Amino acid sequence: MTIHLAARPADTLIVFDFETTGLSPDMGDRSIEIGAVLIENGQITRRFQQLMNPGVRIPLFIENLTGITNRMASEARKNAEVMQEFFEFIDGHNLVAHNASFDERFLRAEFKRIKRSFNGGIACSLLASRRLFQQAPNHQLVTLVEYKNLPSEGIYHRALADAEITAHLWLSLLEELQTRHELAAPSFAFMAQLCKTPKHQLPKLLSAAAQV
DNA sequence: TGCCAGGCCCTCTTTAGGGCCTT
Repeated sequence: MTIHLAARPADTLIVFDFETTGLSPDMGDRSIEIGAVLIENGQITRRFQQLMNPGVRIPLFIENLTGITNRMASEARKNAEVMQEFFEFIDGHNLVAHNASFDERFLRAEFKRIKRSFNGGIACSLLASRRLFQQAPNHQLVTLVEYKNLPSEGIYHRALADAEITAHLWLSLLEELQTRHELAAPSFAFMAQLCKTPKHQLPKLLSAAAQV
């Protein structure tokens, strides 16, 4: 698989999270909230959060899960307008999400509707956590907050809150590589490679990187 | 109203099945 990396500093990226009406854009599900943070030099320097009005009904299960009601969505701006703003917020940066394959499907589906496309790299904090935090009870975001004592307001299933937690998780993963595996400032390209490296090949990847 | 997907990853595997994750 070819990874197309955006022309940005390796330590500068955007962590994002969608709240949606369900699990599959191919089945008609839509985004109802986008949250994102920009990480620069190990710090969150910008934040983005917007509710969206997708024009479809939000299931009761999702209302209860997220606290985002049909009334809230109906009073929000249309998806197209918000997603155009988010496209501009991304501004060519590489992206990170927890279980990124899920958020990437919604990102591409929403961008396709406004005739935009994302050509940067997307890395996954879930896949990286499974490799670097193998002793964690599981790799749900809520579990990893407790396992790694990550900063959290105790809010879950809201886009900005989950994006901020994922950002702290990502920084924790980078710290793990730097302290335990003695890698100097792992690049985004290295993290993307780590995400797709089979577990049994991890020691080889890490030892090779440590010698660079 | 109720339901839906898909990629990863392990194993009792690879001509497969099922749990984990995301909403």
